[in-house]
Amino acid sequence: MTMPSHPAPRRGVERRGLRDHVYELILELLLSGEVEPGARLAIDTIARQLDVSPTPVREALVHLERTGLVTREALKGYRVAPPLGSEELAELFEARLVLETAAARLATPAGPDLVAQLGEAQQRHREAGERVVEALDAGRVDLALTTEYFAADTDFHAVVFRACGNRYLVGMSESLGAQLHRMRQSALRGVTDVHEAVAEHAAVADAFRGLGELTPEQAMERHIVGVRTRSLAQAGRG
Amino acid sequence: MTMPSHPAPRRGVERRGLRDHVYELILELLLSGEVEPGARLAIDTIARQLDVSPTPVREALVHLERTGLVTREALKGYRVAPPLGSEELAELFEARLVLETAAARLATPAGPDLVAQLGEAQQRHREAGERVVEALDAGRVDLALTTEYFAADTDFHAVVFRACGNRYLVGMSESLGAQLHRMRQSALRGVTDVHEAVAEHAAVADAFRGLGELTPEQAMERHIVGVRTRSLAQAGRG
DNA sequence: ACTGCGGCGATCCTATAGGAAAGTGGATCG
DNA sequence: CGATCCACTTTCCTATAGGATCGCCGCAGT
Repeated sequence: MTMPSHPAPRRGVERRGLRDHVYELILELLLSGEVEPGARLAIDTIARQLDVSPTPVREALVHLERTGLVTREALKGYRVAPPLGSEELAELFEARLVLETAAARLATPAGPDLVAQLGEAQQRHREAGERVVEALDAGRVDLALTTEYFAADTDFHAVVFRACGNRYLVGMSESLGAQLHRMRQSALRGVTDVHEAVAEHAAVADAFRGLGELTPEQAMERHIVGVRTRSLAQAGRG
Repeated sequence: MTMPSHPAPRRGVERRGLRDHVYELILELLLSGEVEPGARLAIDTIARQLDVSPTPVREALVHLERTGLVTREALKGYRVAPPLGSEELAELFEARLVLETAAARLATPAGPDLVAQLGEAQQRHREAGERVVEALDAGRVDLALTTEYFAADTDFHAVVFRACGNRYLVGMSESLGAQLHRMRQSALRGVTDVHEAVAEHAAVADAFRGLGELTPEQAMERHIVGVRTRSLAQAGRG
């Protein structure tokens, strides 16, 4: 039953840092929402599916364990993390409020680069939002468009974080970003606050340009609070 | 040269969750400062030293990689993370200021439990500080006392974080804690601000009790700013 | 009929072996 | 004498095999 004949010509992945590649694949699998929370993540199974040995899979899972996307029970294996409860949701928004306002405050005053990048990110977010609304008016919920919209939103906030010049805050933001993405999976049936979100992003961008009466921190605070309010309201209706 | 006769009676560790045990051992090794930054962390060398196979060592290193305590270069191996530069130091204090003030704000108003725990933590910190000063006056720098003092300080802040009721902020604090510990290793030659730190902790505790004119957030802000100022001044003198 | 228990399958966990890439030293040629 | 090339060593990286553990199903006993 030993078949050592195969020299394993690496057909699944092309010989470029296996562990990181496996990590990205599993991460993509998790973020795509194709696996339900609580589902088992068998090491050997994944290894066979990706045509690699269990070792890099194991390392990738260890990596993912620290992100909170998967949970590990000793001698029982890995599982997809359970969905966020109401308490975790509230804490997530609270933490995000702290980080985002701090990043906006530290990125003030904005230089020309930040203004430019913010404008581009805002425009992409607005256009993606228009396409989502357009599809929504046509009666269909396009998953690809929704994903693109969320990505544009994430990019907008990432611009602010990069501009704040603090690598630790950036890291924390990315750490929360995974949880945020997980939350969005739960309420992916449709985006209902495109108009408000786009308007609030515009307010943030304007504040960074020196327009309006609000500081960037205040504008960002209103945005995050608005997102929280609308999300909780939608969750309550669901 | 192969000695497979031994059934490997697990002499180094006693058969209880190898990977986590290895992780704690390496973490302790790193935090103890016995290894210099930039030093190589050879996988099989560590495996032989701990009398385990390379696999759990590898997993522990992956775990540590996400904490920022070790760095990995593809196909080159792991190394102890280089010491924090001045920019990283400034960003670390900035991030800590954000987190600590937010935690203090969220923990306000304080319940009886928080007041009690804070009082105990403050007392331990003060006593540890007194012992450090006492030893310092005697002309010796006791490493154990200094470590205990730092641990008491960390505990004091951990009380506030646990009381803020936000698991994500707690996680971020712990993440920064590793970097903070690393920074303290660099300036471990002596603690010079015991008096100020104890006084500021007392001010924070008093603010949580409703005494004084400052809010807990303001008191915590003054404390962190004070720590930053004194640390940078000491680094400048060094 | 219900509960305790022992075998069985699946999976995780650890160990060992072999192939590949990077660093190092010496030898050779200009 | 210096630079370059080559071979060697070390180490990482991946693959495979074996031991240990957990959950489950059937069975006996009360």
